[in-house]
Amino acid sequence: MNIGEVSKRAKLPAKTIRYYEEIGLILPQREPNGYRVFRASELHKLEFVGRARAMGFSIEECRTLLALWDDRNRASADVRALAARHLAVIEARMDDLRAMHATLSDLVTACAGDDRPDCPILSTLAADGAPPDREL
Amino acid sequence: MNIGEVSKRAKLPAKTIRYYEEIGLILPQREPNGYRVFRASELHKLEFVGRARAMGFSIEECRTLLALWDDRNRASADVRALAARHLAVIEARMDDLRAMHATLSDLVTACAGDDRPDCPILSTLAADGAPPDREL
DNA sequence: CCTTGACCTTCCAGTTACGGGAACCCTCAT
DNA sequence: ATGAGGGTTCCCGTAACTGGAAGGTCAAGG
Repeated sequence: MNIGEVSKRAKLPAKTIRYYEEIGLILPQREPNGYRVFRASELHKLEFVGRARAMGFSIEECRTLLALWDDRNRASADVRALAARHLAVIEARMDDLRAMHATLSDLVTACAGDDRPDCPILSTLAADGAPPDREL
Repeated sequence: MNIGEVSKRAKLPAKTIRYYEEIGLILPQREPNGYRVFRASELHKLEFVGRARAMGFSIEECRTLLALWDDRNRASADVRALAARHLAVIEARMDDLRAMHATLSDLVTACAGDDRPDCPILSTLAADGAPPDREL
């Protein structure tokens, strides 16, 4: 299988696959003409990584997950711990976004959005006046 | 005011302030010895940018917001539109995170997390078996 | 036989918003 | 003179790619 075919099947851009090779996530062989040649196991790894990335795992976490996947003697506790840590990161990000969203949506609501210059969004950013009806 | 003082007051690292100068967000003057000199207006801009960044606006959005702030003839509609676009981005990110969280928290719950190798997290990533009690 | 098109290759640069660290200058106090 | 605590520039590194240039490979068609 050449890179185009793998790209289609794993739904990853060829560029990304080359990058994954560069950082040692996968190690495809080469044909005499220099083309990469992928076996089923490499395709599976790429699909695995694609799913892990879609769940927000970093590349390094993906590397660890691949290693755990390969390891028939792994303890599921190790996988679970990694996933739980990642879950905590996701929750922290969501908290940050929630705070931004709360502030911003209030401001957007409070802003007339007409052709006049008065704007509670700018006032709040400038901190030269209190937000209309809500503490930051 | 030198950079250290501004850094303390605006609660931004000196490095960040130098970077903001480099990209033209602020244009402090210089003393004969080469030190940057900040006036109150520059401090205000930095505080403004600090708050905007905390709300998740990109640097380029901050640049636009600063320009709108400076423009006494702005229409609040322009500010509002920018904020609303950003709000949409925040919501999209939250949706992504929510999806990841839903999948992952189910998997973490389903994983025994003991010393045995069986792990629904890895199985799901490998897609070699259906997740235990939930569709992806 | 030559060309065209669709593949593939490598390499280089750019992205975002800084942080680390080296090497060096300025100023003041001891 | 020296040391502490400012400041300066410059360059590299981060994460995870993406875009683009320049060029090799291969099968089919005229």
